[in-house]
Amino acid sequence: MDSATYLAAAEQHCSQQGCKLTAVRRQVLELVLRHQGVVKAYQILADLQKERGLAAPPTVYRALDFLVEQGLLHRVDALNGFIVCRHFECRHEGLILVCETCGQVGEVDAGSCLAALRAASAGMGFTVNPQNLVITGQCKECTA
Amino acid sequence: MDSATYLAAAEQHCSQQGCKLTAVRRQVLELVLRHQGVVKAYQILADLQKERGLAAPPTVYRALDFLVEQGLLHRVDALNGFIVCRHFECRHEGLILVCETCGQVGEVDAGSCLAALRAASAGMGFTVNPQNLVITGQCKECTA
DNA sequence: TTTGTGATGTTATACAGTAACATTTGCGAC
DNA sequence: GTCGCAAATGTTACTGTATAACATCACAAA
Repeated sequence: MDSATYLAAAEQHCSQQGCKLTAVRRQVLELVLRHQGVVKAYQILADLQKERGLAAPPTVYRALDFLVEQGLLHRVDALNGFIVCRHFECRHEGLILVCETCGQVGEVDAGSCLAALRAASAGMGFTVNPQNLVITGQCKECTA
Repeated sequence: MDSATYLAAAEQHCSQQGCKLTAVRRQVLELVLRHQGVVKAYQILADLQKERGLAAPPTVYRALDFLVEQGLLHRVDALNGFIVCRHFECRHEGLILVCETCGQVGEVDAGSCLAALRAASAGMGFTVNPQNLVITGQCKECTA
């Protein structure tokens, strides 16, 4: 799926949720798309300033928060960064793997494992936040 | 295990690893122990300043980094905080659950599930960082 | 005693995130 | 149209988190 298609799908997704992918939000999403892997808020801020001259942190954070809420982005706590979610429609059960060293992103289907984890956690009265199932470690290149 | 016992065990653990639980490091560990659940670096900094008058961020961060390296603490990325690891000897396979709202900490034995996750990730050439298996979500009280 | 190494102190600064309030924009009611 | 509301965005200033870079200290081996 190329960026244009993705953005169109994202726009449709938002309106289905009863909210709008406004110009700023769309632009921020585009900027995140342009990078591979993890991007930082202040990187996006710098990019945004190049494109539209002025922009302050709240502008970027508001857009990022919105996009995360809509499931279009994931936050990667370990890196204070954000990555694009390429299948926001399907409430995916795949785990996202992020390399702490290079920021490269992979994804592994771990539905059954996750179900077990959720069950175990639920037994302790604990609800796992499905948005936060981003696991960090080292990718092949960075391990070597 | 009370704090004194824990600290003694921690000291022994460090010397077995060929490094030292110095005064500052020990004091920081004590301060973390005194809180339940997650503590922030700047909270520890404030505590430390109360006890010894002067201390700057690097002092605290260096001690915390050391303690995390030694497996005595876990970092909780989602909260920019730290929690005590009470069984640093056994390379535990338990998942640590942290409530994003109140900082309460639980633990669930998820060895089999984790093994599956590691196997799946390894298939993609990705090494999961065992120190980072801290999952965030909502605890029973905060869900209600 | 010298010298090297690891730990700590110190200053300054970079990076991350948010509070609070002003302003604009889109849109339905009238 | 224009009034008034609500949502989004702009703006300023600040708080919180973390680290770079360099100085100093303490201790042990040569």
